[in-house]
Amino acid sequence: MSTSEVLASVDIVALRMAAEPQQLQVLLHRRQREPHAGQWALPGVIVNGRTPDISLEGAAERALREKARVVPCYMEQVGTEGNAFRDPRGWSLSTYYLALLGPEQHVAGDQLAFFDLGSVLARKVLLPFDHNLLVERARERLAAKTVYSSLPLSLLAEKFTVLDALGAVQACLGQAVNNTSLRKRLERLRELGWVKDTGEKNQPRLGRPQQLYRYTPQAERAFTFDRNLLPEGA
Amino acid sequence: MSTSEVLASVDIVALRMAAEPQQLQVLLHRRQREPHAGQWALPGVIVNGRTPDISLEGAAERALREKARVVPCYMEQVGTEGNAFRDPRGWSLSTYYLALLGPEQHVAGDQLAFFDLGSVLARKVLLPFDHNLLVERARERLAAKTVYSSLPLSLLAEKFTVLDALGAVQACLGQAVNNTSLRKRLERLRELGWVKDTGEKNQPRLGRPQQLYRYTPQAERAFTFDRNLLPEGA
DNA sequence: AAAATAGTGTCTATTAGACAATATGTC
DNA sequence: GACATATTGTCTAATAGACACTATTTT
Repeated sequence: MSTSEVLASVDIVALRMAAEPQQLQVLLHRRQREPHAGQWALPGVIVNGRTPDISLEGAAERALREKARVVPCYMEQVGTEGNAFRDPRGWSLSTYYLALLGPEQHVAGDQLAFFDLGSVLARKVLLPFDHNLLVERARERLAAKTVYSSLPLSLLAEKFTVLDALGAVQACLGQAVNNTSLRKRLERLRELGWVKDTGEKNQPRLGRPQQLYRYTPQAERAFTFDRNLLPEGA
Repeated sequence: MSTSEVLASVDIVALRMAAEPQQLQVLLHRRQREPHAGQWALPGVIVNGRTPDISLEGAAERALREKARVVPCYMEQVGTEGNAFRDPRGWSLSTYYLALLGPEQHVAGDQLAFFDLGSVLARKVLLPFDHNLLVERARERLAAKTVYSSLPLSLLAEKFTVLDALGAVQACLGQAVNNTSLRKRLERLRELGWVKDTGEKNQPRLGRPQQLYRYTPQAERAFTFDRNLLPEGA
């Protein structure tokens, strides 16, 4: 019987940096169908033999394209949550992805919106199914990689300042980060060609102008440093 | 129609240390049913509404228990591979787990056996479906965590020597590791209570006796060091 | 000139890694 | 005693982090 089959879906935790204050936001979509129609939830699609996807990865890209019309700078699979009770329809699986968007990504219509990530993590915004959990797991993955990689730079605009980078790292980590340490990492990335100095400057309202950098990844995955930020109590 | 539904399964990449030489082995199971009946493959189970599992995690434990009758020291989900062509029956998903076994784990019968991991990775042993790929991914996960965590110690017997630990780390990494560095890590773990000195000694055929240690994890996950082994060309 | 902000230089602490020195056993 | 192996100690290199100092702009 078809009711004893599993329901498989792909859901996307797409994050963007808000400018002021520098905090992360998660992209949510208002559900069109039951269950939980009308509620804000992670954008996602069902995968089965009838859908046009040839792979999970493809389905994840389709979910972002069709539901949100945004293009991610980075995407990775975080995991799969599956059990008998997360969906009222029965046994279901959700393979969920972390996607990072540039800050200039816009969304159109009233069916799509960015929500403050902190509010979702604090359960001030309640999502259907186990989507709050999926968001939490994606954020954990991002924070884990932030301490040893260049991943947060994927959240930045094409041209960014050191403070932009610091803000992104801190938002991903949910914790303050040493300014000197971050500058040294950027310096290191510059030597390796992962970051380039645009030569241009940004003039803040007051004070010395800021140099503008560009992130130019040299590989599919982010650069891996061999030491972590924040060993523990910093 | 049921043919347009997805087929969901859980597969386990269970690894064990072989004693002589110190290399990793992967647990394989001879398939009972079509497709690929009779071939050696990863132990796994189908998940759907008819199976007794309440969650994916539960299904993974059942797979190890029913198919292999072994109890892992550690298990984590690595990811999910899903597409239209990995299984001849149609669109299918496999959520796969990395499991670490103690070296004393035995398997009974001729339907279960440990195979040299290197041979599977080198495709000298060809597995059905995309199981060679799953093994490769699980090994990548293990190697990645080995450079910054205490995870490989889960592969050791209850009492182990420094050289046992070194062998495990090298097997997980597929690369030689500095003896001094590993000793210092063990020393650090000892200070933190993650490793205890049993007081007993092991007398090799010749030379000074070796101290025997015990691994006593203080948390669900392995201990995380804040620097990596082998920054690159060591 | 004063204030504000950006960026640089210097010093310390930690730890991976190289290597020498010492300890403890067998033959 | 010779030899083999384990363990300890010493030194170097790299880098996170703390903090002082210098540079460049606006008012």
